[in-house]
Amino acid sequence: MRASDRRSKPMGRNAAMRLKDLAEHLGLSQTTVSRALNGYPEVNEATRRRVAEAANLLGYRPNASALRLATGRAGAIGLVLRGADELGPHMSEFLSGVGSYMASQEIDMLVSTVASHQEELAAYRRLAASQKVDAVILHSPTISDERAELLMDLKIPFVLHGRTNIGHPVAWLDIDNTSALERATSHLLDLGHRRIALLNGVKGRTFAQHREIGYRAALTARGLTVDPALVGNSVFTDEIAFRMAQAMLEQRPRPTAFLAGSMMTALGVFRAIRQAGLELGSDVSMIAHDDVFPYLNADNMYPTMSTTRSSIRQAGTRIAELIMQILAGKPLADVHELWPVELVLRESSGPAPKS
Amino acid sequence: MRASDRRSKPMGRNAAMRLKDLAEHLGLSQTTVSRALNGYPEVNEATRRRVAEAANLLGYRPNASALRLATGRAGAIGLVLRGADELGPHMSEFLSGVGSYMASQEIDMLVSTVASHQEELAAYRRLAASQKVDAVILHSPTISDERAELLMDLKIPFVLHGRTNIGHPVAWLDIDNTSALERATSHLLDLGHRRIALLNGVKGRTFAQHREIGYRAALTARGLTVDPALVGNSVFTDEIAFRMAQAMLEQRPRPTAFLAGSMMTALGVFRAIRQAGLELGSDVSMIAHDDVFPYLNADNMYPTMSTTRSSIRQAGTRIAELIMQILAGKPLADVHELWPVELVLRESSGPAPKS
DNA sequence: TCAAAATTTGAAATCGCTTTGAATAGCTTT
DNA sequence: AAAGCTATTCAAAGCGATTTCAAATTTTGA
Repeated sequence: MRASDRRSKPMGRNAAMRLKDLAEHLGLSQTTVSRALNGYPEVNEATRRRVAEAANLLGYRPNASALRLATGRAGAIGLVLRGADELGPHMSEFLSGVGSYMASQEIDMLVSTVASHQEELAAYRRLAASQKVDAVILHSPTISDERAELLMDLKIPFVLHGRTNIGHPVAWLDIDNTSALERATSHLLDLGHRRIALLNGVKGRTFAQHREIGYRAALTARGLTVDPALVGNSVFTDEIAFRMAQAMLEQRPRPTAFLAGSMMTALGVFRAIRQAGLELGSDVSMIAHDDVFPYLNADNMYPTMSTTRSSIRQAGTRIAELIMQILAGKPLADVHELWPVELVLRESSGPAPKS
Repeated sequence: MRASDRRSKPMGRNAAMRLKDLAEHLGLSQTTVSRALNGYPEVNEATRRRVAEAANLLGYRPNASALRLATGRAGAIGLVLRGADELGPHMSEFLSGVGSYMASQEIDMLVSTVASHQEELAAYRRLAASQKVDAVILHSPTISDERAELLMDLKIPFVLHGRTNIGHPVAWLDIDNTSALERATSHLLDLGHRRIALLNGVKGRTFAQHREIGYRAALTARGLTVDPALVGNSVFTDEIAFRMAQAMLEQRPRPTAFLAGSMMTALGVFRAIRQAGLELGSDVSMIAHDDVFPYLNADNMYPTMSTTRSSIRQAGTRIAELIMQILAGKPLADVHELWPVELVLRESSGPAPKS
């Protein structure tokens, strides 16, 4: 054992192979080995093959911290999730979409959870100061999102899942919530419904605003006005949806159709309808927004559920791609994607009952 | 601007403050500043205060990569999730449990997603070779889990969420699935049910085996035998559960009770029961396992759902604590926790119908 | 054939932190 | 007053990679 083989931290359990070890093993300098592995042109092809082979055989991989320190790139993107409303079932789908692309790029996902808005801001400051990530993904923005402003200040690149209105250009990907709700509402109007309830997301979120705009647009296009008693804003849980739907169904004349903000919401509304002794699809109609969960299929509900559908997993994958483009230097102003939303009609939306 | 202030990477967007900058600002050496911030005893109290104040004011945080390189600790734990069956709604709950503790310890969660078993093994090898994490959490193990063996070989500490049987001591936290199913089954038997169906998890997973053991134990204790046609194994989605339950309900005599492996499974079974024109709670009973989701409450279903309940989020938090204990040197053999499972009886489980 | 150019390699500096070993200053103690 | 402690501080050597700059070797061209 040569002196250079000795480690300064002898207790270290993981004696992973270092560049130095590999270089000595090959009788080459670290410089050459590093270059060979990183595809620099100035290294002999034969040498490169020899190095690649040895590295592969010995299972060498550069120490992530050293690499990051040397290159200044963190090789990771951050996701800060507010426990309360963001860590629902959508999130695991979204994560898996992001992850599937990031894995192919050898980029890590650094996930932190926070309990409040203040904690979330603090989390971003920490990420920035300790330089743990190259970029972050921001979710369910508010109309003028403070987090987005902060990230601009901190100079952390980010892609927004949704839209916001701040003074700078921002990269974003969003689904066309306005058009989705306008079409869904119009369809219900075509079926003769006149009292249509909207179970929307939390007030202040851009997507909720966009949905309401679409809803209003469809109604006013027919000369109808919005009844505030038929519009609810909240997080998407079955329980809250149940309560809101229950209260709305007690009104006279009662609503004959519901627009549910998520599949969880739909389950709650469904329960309220049944509990009121009504039948979904005939007495009351419903169109729900579906983020497409593999374990909860609108097509397999009973009755089958009409939906406005958009795969949140695909959005995740695409956002991951966009992040990489931004890190590669693409101007923020060029990164805007508005995805159309499918309207899938099934049994839960039928003609309005004769009153 | 002094020479030492110049950066070698002038394009770097994030000009975060370095230890050196802070030291110069204070007129101290890096050594002293580092010690002051890390709570070493050999630094004057007045100096420490001065340093702490300046660091706080200027928002200094050590560069994560440099710190990790210098200390050899990654400051992160890994979670490798197989997209297919692991990234369901339980996972976001579990994550949020782990995250809430890890945040308090300033430890990051490194999440990767993989598509197959082989990819998962490769992911662990990568994590080990590049030393990105100090430990990992392993999920839904099989009876003799290859991943656990690999992690032992790679010398990556880990805590198992579940149990497995390999040649080494392993740290684990699990819920008492056997006892949970034994009690649930016994309760149904007490209510007069004799044909009780079990919708279990994928064959090969330890938890599924444990559940089956509990189920069998309860039946044999009454001198009953297990009808294989009433036992199904699969991932927990509403659709598969629907199909299995539907098939089972076509048998004569039909099952009068179901044990559902998850809330998603319960939704599928529920649909099958209703579609068969039967009533949950009178014609057919059901007890489902509930991981406790904030957005899907058994107490708010209609009828309310009897469950075997155990908070997967709490399990996550506790596993995070256990990981820290292991990293602090606690012997693996001392880290075993078997959590009891609550049996919560509600409306979905009633007396067996007179045949 | 020999200088110039191109190719290929390596030594050493660097990234930003922790930590070892040495140095300084201020008090005790004899 | 000299010697011995303590309490503080600092310079410099790592950690394991990349990258600059220089050196060695081979190839080319006149």
